[in-house]
This record gives sequence, C-alpha cells and structure tokens, in this order.
Amino acid sequence: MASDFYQNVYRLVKKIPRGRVATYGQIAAALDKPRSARLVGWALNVSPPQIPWQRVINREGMLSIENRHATKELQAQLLRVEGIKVIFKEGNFWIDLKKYLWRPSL
DNA sequence: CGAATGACCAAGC
DNA sequence: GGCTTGGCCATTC
Repeated sequence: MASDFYQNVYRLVKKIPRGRVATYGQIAAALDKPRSARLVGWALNVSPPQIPWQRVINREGMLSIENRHATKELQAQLLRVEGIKVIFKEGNFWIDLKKYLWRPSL
C-alpha cells in the first residue's frame, strides 16, 4: 500500500530538474528519514508513470538497477537524452556526481 | 506472526 | 584505500 512516504518520494523526485540527478539517501534525508534510503528505491520500483526515476541513483553515482520494468541500459539512455554524460565502466553505468548532483537547497 | 529481502549507506578492517 | 559487514525499515513469503 502506498503510504504518504511514497507520495512524498514521488513529489520530490518530480522536482529534480532536467539534466540533474539525486541520490537515494538524499531523497530519504529530505523526507526526514535518513535511514530509509532503501525504501526510496522500493517506492521508485512501484512508481507510477511520469516519474523521472532515472534521475535517482546510488551514492557512488552508479546505476545499480536490474529489474523487469527498468534496465540500466534504459536509464542510461534516458539520462543521455537529458544531456547527462553517462560513462560505461566495468559492466555498469556511472555518472559524475560532482557535475550533475542536484542540491535541493538551491 | 517470524524470517527473509532489497533500485542503500556508513563504518570497519 | 578498496573490499566486507552490519544496520536500516517497509514489504513479501
């Protein structure tokens, strides 16, 4: 069942500007639950359409997705369309967080 | 209802 | 300084 936490996740993810990315822990912290980064991932896993889930990545700037609804390749492709430079290394896709990380405070 | 799981993170070795 | 281990907490079995 989708709790308010989920709705907050979706609302916040929608605020991520085009061409920027955020981390799971960052989203969780912004929702006042810094220990619930995994739940953010779970929320995105069952996210409705029109949610820019591809802009949420892990702390290291790596795309660690591998499920049915979405693949790393798809995410990398979507991010490239937004103008983000995605690097393929060691079987995974990486992003320069220093350059593309979104800061909610701004 | 107890135990396992996961689109994560931080600390420890 | 790179790899392993535990802790998170809602969801699933």
